[in-house]
Amino acid sequence: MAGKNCKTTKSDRPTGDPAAFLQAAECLRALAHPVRLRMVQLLLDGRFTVGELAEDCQVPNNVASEHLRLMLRCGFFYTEREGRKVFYRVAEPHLAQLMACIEGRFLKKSPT
Amino acid sequence: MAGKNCKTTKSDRPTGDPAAFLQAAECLRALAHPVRLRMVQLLLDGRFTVGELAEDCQVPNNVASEHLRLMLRCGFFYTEREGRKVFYRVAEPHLAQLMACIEGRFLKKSPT
DNA sequence: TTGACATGTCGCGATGTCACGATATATTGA
DNA sequence: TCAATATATCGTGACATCGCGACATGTCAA
Repeated sequence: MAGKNCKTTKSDRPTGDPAAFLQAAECLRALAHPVRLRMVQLLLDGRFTVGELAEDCQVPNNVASEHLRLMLRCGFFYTEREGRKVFYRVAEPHLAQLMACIEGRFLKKSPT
Repeated sequence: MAGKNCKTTKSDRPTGDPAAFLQAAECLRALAHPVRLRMVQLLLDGRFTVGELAEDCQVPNNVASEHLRLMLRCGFFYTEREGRKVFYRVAEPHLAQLMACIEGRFLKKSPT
């Protein structure tokens, strides 16, 4: 009804575009899985095939393929076919920075 | 170029502690929701009550409370009760850096 | 062509997430 | 005490995710 007595004018708050938050949340969901995090970490270091990633993550090949497909659709990676093999590579440049944040918080290297 | 045997010692690859990846994935899942992302963004800017956050995010109070509880359990926030109200505040210092990464990629501010 | 290999896709069942309404708890003031 | 406010929790149903086996597609070599 009458004027809202909001203590804060809302314009001093940070950005609030709902669509952008939705998109950001979708990409975070694509990252929010231990196998997918590991795949991102590996791929930031080079290129790997489905089979190599599957072996490192200790999951069947089709499971690895499904995880990779999910991230492909978010634009994280692109693929290069070479013969029977398909190499995955990082396409989203911001992935490195984001992964660095995550590694800094959770995956600190042990100083042997 | 070669030098890349598929059966390398694996020690040249990045860190690979499975438990750490699991924990990181759990925290990312806690972030991977548009309402929760918005709440984090607001709380990085100050302290807010459940009702204030619920109004800004346009969700019922109990829904807001459930989202906050989820993030509380990840250690993202702590609470301060003042009378009937409960203020939420950021407890995890790495949240700011992580949110900055996400904002840099998805929530670019429009130039004023 | 056939067969082996690498990857991709489908359907299913188990589990998890989500928002909602109803209800419970906690605090303040009359 | 009772009522109002602010927050928290519970039960439920709709929907998504996950891992799996089975199968399909694509590639190469004999």
